Amino acid sequence: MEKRVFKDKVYNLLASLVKAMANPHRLEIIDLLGQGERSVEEIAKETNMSVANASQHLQILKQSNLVAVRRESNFIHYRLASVNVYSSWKDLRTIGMNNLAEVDKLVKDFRTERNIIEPVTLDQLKSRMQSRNIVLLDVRPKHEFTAGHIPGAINVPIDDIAKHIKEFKKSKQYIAYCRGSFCVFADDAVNLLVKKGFKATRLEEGYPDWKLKYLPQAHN
Amino acid sequence: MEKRVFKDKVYNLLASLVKAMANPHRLEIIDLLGQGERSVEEIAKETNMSVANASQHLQILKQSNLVAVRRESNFIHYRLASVNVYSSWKDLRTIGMNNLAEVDKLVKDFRTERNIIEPVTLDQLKSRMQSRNIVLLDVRPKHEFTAGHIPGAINVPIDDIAKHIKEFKKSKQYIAYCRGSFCVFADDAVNLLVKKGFKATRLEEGYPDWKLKYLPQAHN
DNA sequence: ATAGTATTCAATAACTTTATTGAATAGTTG
DNA sequence: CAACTATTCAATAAAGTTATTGAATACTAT
Repeated sequence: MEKRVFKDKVYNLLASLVKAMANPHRLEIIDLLGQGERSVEEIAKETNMSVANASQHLQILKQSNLVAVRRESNFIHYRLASVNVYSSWKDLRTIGMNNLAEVDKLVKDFRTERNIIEPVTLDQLKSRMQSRNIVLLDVRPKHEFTAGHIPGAINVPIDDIAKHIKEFKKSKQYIAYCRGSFCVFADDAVNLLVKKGFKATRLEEGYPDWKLKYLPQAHN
Repeated sequence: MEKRVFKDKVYNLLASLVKAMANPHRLEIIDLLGQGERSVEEIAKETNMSVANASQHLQILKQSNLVAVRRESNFIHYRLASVNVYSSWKDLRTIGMNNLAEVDKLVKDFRTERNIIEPVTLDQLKSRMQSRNIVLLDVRPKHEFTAGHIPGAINVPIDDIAKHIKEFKKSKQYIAYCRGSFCVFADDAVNLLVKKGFKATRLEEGYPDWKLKYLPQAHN
């Protein structure tokens, strides 16, 4: 095969892969599936899409082998095809935060509205956790916590926080985390706690990022 | 700002970044700029595009802050805006090679035609280089070699190999590398050497990949 | 078999992306 | 300042992507 024909074919194939990711809904789906597998209906609901539309986007992701499927009775469960997919998404997210001033501003403004001043990064978390004073809060739904969480975290789902507010202590420093940088459960949790007079901030990243960094053997 | 509005904006911005990469020509440009900066004309020539078309694609990359520019007299030199850009491209390339059977087959077939049986990976290179018997060949143009190369490599540009064929030794094992996985200089070099009866294969990756892996401090 | 459910498919209209062309711009050199 | 060069811009037609709608599939449970 001639050199130029080869290159054209390779770059076309790889561009088709990148195109499969190049859509806001599909990025949100990838981000969500970083949590674990989900049915089409769940995906549609979480991302505020119609089922038909979500299904169409899932077909596109499937065609490029970015996601894999499993059937269980009527339900079809989608999952990321490999950790590489999440790690690419993480990389693209990082470029976005670093190179696109608009993204940085948008995220900062959104968090400022919610009284989040200095998010803790994953890199800083380990040393912070040495202190007896720190409480790591996983504010995701219970079943996501059960499926996997950062060691040492306690689970208080965002919808239950108000109920449990009496159990929180003013002397502690709370760090909340959830699904990822763009998941707002942690932002809402911090906002509530700070308004009630507790010391709280969020983790910059979410559980899938922790998993990617510290459990790299988990190939799914 | 409302939660859903925030998410829509974030994912839209990030999708616009991914869209900027989602084109075969633009991926080829990113791959090429992994070598170092290039003028529009050079980029157009290397990628077999018209200058106007290359310029248009460069504008798109620039709008998303994937590339940066420097003017020098009449010439405008483009370069990658950060190492993150190359590392994202590397990640996407990896997904492509792993998840898209077509890419894998295309690359394998192309190399088989050129007598390349078992490419050496970057991970394997270090231990191989211990042997006195291995010669690492950088077959890129001289000025690219001068700008940076893998330690221990000798530079024999692909166009000069035939001239220097008498200096090669049948007793040695040659490993050729060039700009990257899809650069064909190394493939052509190996093909020539094997046909002349020498022991040769290529490095799977290229210089930018080596640099990313072993000189991560080089932030440009 | 029948009814029911989750998902996918097909058709369509609105919108976006692309390569090509030729003109316009912004710098340089004589 | 005039001629030149590298690059960018603008307009256009062709091709690709998107959300929506309603129908079709494929499996389950009765």
